[in-house]
Amino acid sequence: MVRSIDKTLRRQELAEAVWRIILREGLDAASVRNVASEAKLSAGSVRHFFSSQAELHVFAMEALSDQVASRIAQAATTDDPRTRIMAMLAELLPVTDRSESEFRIWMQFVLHAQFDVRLELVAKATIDAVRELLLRVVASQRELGLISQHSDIEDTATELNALIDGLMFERLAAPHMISREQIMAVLARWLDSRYLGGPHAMAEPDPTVGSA
Amino acid sequence: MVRSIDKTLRRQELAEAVWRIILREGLDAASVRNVASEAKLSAGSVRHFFSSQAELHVFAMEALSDQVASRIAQAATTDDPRTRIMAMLAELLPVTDRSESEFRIWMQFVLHAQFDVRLELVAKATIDAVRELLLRVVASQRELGLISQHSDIEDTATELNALIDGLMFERLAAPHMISREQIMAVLARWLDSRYLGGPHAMAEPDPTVGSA
DNA sequence: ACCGAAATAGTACACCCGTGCTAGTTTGAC
DNA sequence: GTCAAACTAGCACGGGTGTACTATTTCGGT
Repeated sequence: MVRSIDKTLRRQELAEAVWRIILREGLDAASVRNVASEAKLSAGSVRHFFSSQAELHVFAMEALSDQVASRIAQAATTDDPRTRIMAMLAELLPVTDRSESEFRIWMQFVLHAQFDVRLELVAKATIDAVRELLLRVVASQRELGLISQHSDIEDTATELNALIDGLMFERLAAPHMISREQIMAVLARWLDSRYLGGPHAMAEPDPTVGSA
Repeated sequence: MVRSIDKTLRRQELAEAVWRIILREGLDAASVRNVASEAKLSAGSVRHFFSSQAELHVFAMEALSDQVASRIAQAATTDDPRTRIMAMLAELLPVTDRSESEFRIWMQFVLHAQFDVRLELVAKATIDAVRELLLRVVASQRELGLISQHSDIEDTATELNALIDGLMFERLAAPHMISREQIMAVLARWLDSRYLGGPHAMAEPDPTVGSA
């Protein structure tokens, strides 16, 4: 069955059509007819790949979550610990045209998840995954001695998570207030403030803890 | 004209009807007919107080912004500096049933502001006002010696703003992940870490760099 | 070449929408 | 009491919506 390959392909195409419409006009505008038109298909044809509008939206949200996740996994392969953490965190923030679009769409989905149980499930799973990721990042950084041994991992991860979500939200809701460069600067500054020996510890690593 | 008092009263009632619907079903559900029904009025009657749906939504958003602003002004009258700052920041976070509802509604408005120039104006004005408030708070705290003299006011306010927005967003999008108590705890912890000689510096003083 | 399944299009139905309009009702000033 | 203004209700129009349903076209396996 070669056709079944087409099927998943079409579903992906339709998901991307949903994304484009959300980006342009919001999720409310992602009606079956609009999505069909965006994907150059008929409304009846969309129904052939998704048995309901809700299913289409859930699929589009999951596909977006998967896409971001795969990019984080990509960033996690970086060798240098300091570069790696910044690369991973950068994937969690809208600092490029692409990721800014992705998070803009994601925000719409998350907000609608308040009123749709199925979307809520996707949101919860993704948010929990990010939380786990940050916990691992913080724990790993502490093991490397790049973060104080006295700071609680849970608390630190919670604060980092809030900071990241806040930067994302602000960049999307009030782009005039914070630039992409500032986002990374705030993040870097926060990391430095958590390092042993304060901001200068990076430039001149403490020899006693150094290569733990 | 006694009637004009009724007019503003009805407009406020309609705004609150919009709020209740947004809370329950989202902004999309805040149609003229639904709002009229929620306020126990006819759709034609709503048209008498608001010449269009857009005007109704804008008014409801402004009314919400005003309501939160007045509560912050109330909190600003607290005497003790440390109590005052926590009271004011608490008004910027969803830590009570009331404020959680308000921010839930607010978030819907802000997200829709991406596609509506008039809502965008309200959002921008409010967000800028919060930014100014935080700048004044940070500056005031530094004058009192409660925050390090070496930290940049702008940077510190930016980080605090992001932290607050992140905590708000997380509490609304993923209430299972962070409790109201945790929100205040994270905030207090952040403030402490910025204090001269605060708990953070006490727990692990660095003799080489210290409080340079 | 043929057949059947997959894919696509198109139509129809019942519903909700914003808004313009008109008619009726209330109410306060004189 | 009268009257005009404020208020309220209701209808009608054109349009968009989800979805069920029925053709029609496409195309790979045989």
